[in-house]
Amino acid sequence: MDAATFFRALGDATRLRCLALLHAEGELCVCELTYALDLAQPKISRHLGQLRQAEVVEAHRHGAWMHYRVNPDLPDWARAVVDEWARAAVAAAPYADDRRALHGMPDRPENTCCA
Amino acid sequence: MDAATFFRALGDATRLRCLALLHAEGELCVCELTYALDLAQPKISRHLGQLRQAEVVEAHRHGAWMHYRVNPDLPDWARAVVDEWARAAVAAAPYADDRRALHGMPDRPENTCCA
DNA sequence: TTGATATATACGGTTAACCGTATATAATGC
DNA sequence: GCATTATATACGGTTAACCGTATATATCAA
Repeated sequence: MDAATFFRALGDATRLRCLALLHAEGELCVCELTYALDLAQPKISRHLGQLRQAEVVEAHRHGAWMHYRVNPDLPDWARAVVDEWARAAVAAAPYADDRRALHGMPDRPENTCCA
Repeated sequence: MDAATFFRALGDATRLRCLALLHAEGELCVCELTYALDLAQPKISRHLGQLRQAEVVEAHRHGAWMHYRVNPDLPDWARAVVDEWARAAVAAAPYADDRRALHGMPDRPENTCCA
């Protein structure tokens, strides 16, 4: 785990919004993140790809959906970094609003297919 | 304190080496960092400037020397991030070697003028 | 197979980040 | 004043990061 790569992956507002949502919700698919953040799907997908390449998150396919979650195998220090930041960010904008938007999403995949 | 800006500032190997040294030593001037990291002075100076602009470190002048240190007014979460990372990095390359190089530096400014 | 949905990638363009080298600024000491 | 040391910045160039739009891939359902 290269620290510079790890921190660089966290150095973007969109990626932090994704990460905050994944940290709070456990596991989400791309369409949920796209809906909650109200951003173009390719943008979300690209940023998730970067987080994944830096091994900040991991993904697995679940039918048509790709499920992302915070990498459970992060080294302790990196997990601590994410936790510390997330704890401070959880109540702040735009993260709280993103969670609110997610919870207001109609026909969430989890509700109609799986999990 | 914008988290993306903060993390982006940490997303570079040279800046992490500077930060690790400052974290371990408390306060250093540019020439000490330049010597310890064995890099060109303008490169160090530029990276310190970026860390400073992101408010990860702060600086004050001490005669001809600029002394840098980790910003003591970092928000708690950011301080925790730096501490957690530094604790894991302290024994690893290249940080341990940088400290060793610093301690082997002849005529360190602190020894000849101040502090 | 066809159509619909979910996701990833390719394309083209703009901006920002890095580098080395050279030079400017600032303080010190004579 | 001038010379020396310490630090910052300017210049020019290369690479990497971001964006929006369009399209490709993958899965499911019929």
